[in-house]
Amino acid sequence: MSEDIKSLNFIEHIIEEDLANGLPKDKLRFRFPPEPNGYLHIGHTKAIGISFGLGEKYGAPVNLRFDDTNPTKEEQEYVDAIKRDIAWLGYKWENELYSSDYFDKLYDWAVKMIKDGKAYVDSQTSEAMAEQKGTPTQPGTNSPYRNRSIEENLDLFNRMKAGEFPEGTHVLRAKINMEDPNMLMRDPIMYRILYAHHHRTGDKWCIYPMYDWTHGESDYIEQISHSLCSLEFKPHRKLYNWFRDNVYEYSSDSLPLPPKQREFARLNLSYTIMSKRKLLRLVNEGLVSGWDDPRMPTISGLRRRGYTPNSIKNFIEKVGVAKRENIIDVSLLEFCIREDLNKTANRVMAVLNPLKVVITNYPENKEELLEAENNQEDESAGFRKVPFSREIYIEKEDFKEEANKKFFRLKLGGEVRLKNAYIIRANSVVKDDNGEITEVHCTYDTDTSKRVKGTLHWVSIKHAITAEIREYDRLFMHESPDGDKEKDFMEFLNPESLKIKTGYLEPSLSSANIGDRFQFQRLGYFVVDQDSKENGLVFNKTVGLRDSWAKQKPKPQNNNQNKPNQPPQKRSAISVLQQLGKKYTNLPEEKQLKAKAQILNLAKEISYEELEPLFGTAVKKSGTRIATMIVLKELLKKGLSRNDSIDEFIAKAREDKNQLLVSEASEI
RNA sequence: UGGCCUAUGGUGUAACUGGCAACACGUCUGGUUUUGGUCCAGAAGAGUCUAGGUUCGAGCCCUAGUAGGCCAACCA
Repeated sequence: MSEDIKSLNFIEHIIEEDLANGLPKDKLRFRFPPEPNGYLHIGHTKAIGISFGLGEKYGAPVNLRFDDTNPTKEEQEYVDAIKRDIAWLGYKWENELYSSDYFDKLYDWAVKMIKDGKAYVDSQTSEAMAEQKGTPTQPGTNSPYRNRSIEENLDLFNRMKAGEFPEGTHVLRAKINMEDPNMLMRDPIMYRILYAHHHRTGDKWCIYPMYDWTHGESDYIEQISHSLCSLEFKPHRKLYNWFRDNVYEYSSDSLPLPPKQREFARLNLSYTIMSKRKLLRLVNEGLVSGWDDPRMPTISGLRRRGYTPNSIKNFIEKVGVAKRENIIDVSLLEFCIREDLNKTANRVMAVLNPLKVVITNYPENKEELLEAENNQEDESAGFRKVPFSREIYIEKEDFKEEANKKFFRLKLGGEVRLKNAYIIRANSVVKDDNGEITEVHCTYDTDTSKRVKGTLHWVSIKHAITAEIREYDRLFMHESPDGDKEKDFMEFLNPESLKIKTGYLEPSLSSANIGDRFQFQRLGYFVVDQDSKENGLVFNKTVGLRDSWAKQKPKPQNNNQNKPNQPPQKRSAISVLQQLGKKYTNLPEEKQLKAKAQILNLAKEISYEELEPLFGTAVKKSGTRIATMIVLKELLKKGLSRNDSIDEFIAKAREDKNQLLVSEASEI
């Protein structure tokens, strides 16, 4: 067994600690509690991965519980979609549960709390209650109904349930503390009247419990050991515990385990949004084709885009779990899907931007079937045949009449290899009236053993099949579209997030089925979309291949974020000095001597003007100060005259705690 | 004019109190290659927000400050 000491995240540390403190392992139990009011997105995947991942790690059950306490927003469609997505990711839940299953139990507990004087019916307007609630900086004030008699509260609550009052007339509130600095503790509402049809309980209820009351007690009923949620619920923890501890008094015999809530930072992805409300707006306003539009960050969108469950799970694994706000770069997600597809997707040839090539020395009616390897990363993938003929398509970008030698594709007079086929040489071009190249005339050579720099993909025109190709770009042009408080996220929509074109594909693709994934060689990964018809394939581009050629091309452009990365050779002496100083005090003696020698050497190239700013180095950074001191000594030796700054620097160094620094300074 | 949370390379996450702060993505070099992909080798980039304190020794503990986030829905 390998003893790989994989570092734990903070939640795993908590669990390990609980286990060490006597919590039996078989009491571990987790849950994923979505509200069925929208589709799951990549952000939820983190929560799913954490709870289900913990379940797998500890062999503990994980419930799927729908927090369905607001019938005005929740629908069966969402329940179905959520189940489909979690199952697709490959997770298995122990029980499919609903908070609405607990409405009776919750009601009984609420009655008990009224009887114990811990809850009361308030009959004010929501405005009045909001006013009494205070603000984060000001305490609230008590409701005039706060001290109703238990009998009256019981009677009113009962009649609320019986449907005797219109919506908004009464609520049940917990009696806690209107002056608590945590606003959630200021007599939170437990029940409100709602005449709405519930997707599960139908019209049985007209009072519905609120989140805080329901959620924690659902955890308790299910005997969840660790209730994990995102950071914004941190302030709710105090209330979670208050409800839990009160109810525990009623039921500790049958429900011995009080759950505990812990919070982690949610996932944010650059160039997209994670709010269900905002995603719903994109759907409703028709800016995307639906929740499963391949541009959407929803699980169903990613699935349709061609992402694999594996890639998404790996992504979540790499992203980690902590408590600070974060924005993960989409490039990490793209890395994960490339990594997965590179191993599994068969290679094929497709031309998306065709340029006709005529091979003039290839007989008019000749056709050949050439052998092509399906996937060099997977030996079991086998081979297939691709047809070759006199007229083929290559990509427009793969030909230039003239180009420098960094361009190792096809140019006039130059040779290039056709993938799986021959080597061709471009001899001439045919242009239309606008000067656009319409054909390239080449000759081919059957000696394929030659070394040529470039290899192009191609497709025989006569044999090609066409397909609709949908290429996607990021949906938003802003790194954090909903991070701008001034502007609406819709303003950042990328008008070019979808491009549709016709592709010419090798004929083997005619048998492709919906959901099949391929690598179009040199282009990227593509998946057959569900919109495909009997003889009309539709492909979605999942992600492009890494393209180091594309990176070279844009010359004057951006290269913004990346700091001016100095070429390693040209580093200035002063910066090398700083680097050496940085580590100086940490080095073992031997290496320290070596570093000192280097510093002495560098001193020859450093001017006083460069050095002086380093006098201001923080006290703490003694290494840099030592290095500075050493150079200073050299400069003084060479005749630099002393001034006030120098004297001050030396004096301060002599008083330092660091003996090394003191001794260097004393030598002056 | 409150409470709670957070602060480590460009990004994300590590680091049992102690050997030159690790890993991944990204970036850059070079090599291999019938994909400018993959793969292989290597490099740059962090004094752990700041200032103090405790300690022989602090990224980790303490204090103060700074910055960011969250909290006033009969939403979850």
